[in-house]
Amino acid sequence: MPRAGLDPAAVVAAGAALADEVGLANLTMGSLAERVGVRAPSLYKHVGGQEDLNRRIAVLALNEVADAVGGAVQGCAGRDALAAAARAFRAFVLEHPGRYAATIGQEPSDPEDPLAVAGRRLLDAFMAVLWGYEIDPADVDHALRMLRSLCHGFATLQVANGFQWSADIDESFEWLIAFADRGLRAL
Amino acid sequence: MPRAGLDPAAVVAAGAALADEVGLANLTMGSLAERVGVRAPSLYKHVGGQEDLNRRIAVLALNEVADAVGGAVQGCAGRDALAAAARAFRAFVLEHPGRYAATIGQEPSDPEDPLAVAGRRLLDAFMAVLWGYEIDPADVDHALRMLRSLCHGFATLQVANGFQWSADIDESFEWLIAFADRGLRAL
DNA sequence: CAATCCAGGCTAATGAGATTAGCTTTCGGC
DNA sequence: GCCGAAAGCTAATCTCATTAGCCTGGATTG
Repeated sequence: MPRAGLDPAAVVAAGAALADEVGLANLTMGSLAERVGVRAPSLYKHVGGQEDLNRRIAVLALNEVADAVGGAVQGCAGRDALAAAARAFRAFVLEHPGRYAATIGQEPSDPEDPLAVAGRRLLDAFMAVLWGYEIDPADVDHALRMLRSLCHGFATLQVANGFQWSADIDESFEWLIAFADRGLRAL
Repeated sequence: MPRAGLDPAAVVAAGAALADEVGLANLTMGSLAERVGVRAPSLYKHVGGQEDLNRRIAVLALNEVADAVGGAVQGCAGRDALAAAARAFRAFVLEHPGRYAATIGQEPSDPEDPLAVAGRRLLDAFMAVLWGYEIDPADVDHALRMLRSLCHGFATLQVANGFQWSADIDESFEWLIAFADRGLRAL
């Protein structure tokens, strides 16, 4: 029996990719095992189980989305930065719905939990957007939560097909960016 | 064997209550059956299965949250209506996290699907908030999506413990209401 | 170079949960 | 009081996750 050459990172990456394809709810140990070319029990040599796998996918996704948002913000400021960050975030969620879904409902145990670290990285990326606005330090946390709620809410609703009716969704998103920009500049 | 006197509505209501208590992911046919005093297979006389149960819980939740938001808005306008609607929405999600979670990822098949009808009721309730503002008809759909994204995003992030750090969450929510109000008045 | 060890695979078995099949019993309407 | 449908039940099946325990290839070491 030839070795498959797996390691935890490879299993998690394959799991994330599969979740994006078939939906997180349809990611089973069996299908993932088949994907990576082993039998299901072998996966347990690399990850602790489904819950652990889910958690690791969440960490991967948070780091990736933090990279995407952080990278998009580079070299921009103000409204440009806001627009770049928001678009990068939404694009990530639309392209990787499965792995992003894995982040929902995960609670970090302690502040050193990789999940907490990754979450902080994403917040830092959004924080960089706020630097481009003149915001009272007392408002920064609230503004950050507002931005995160807007982006998360919009993207997850869209992925879930929560926007039924007519108006163009991309247009709504651009409108929403403009709305947030005006509000932040007015602070 | 005495009849339990069940019907679909009773099963769905019990399922929603149990989901709120133990989390949607831990709602099993077995635990629900025990809760209502029958064996698991008997539930299939009332609902089509787990997927159908989930869907019906989602419809119930959407109708309830629409009632809550719609009721809260009664007799208010402008900022008061916005605040009442947003608070009612968040309060519902925090009190009924399980049944609200059931709404996520449900796609209505056709416009007559009860799910679509319930979704429209919720939108109508939010729409009532917008009437209190002077909004260009071309912006209404976008504003509606913005409001829904904000409320949904904030509430789901809070339920999932997605807000880690210091600042007070209730305070952030009030800040967010004020932010949205200023933005809507400026349109 | 050979003995050893262990990481990484495997098969088999267990156990939870959803679902189906088919039987039985209650209950409303005649 | 009789009948049929509705509402329960038990038993059986299927899919998955997970555990136990075996096996081996290839690096490590003497």
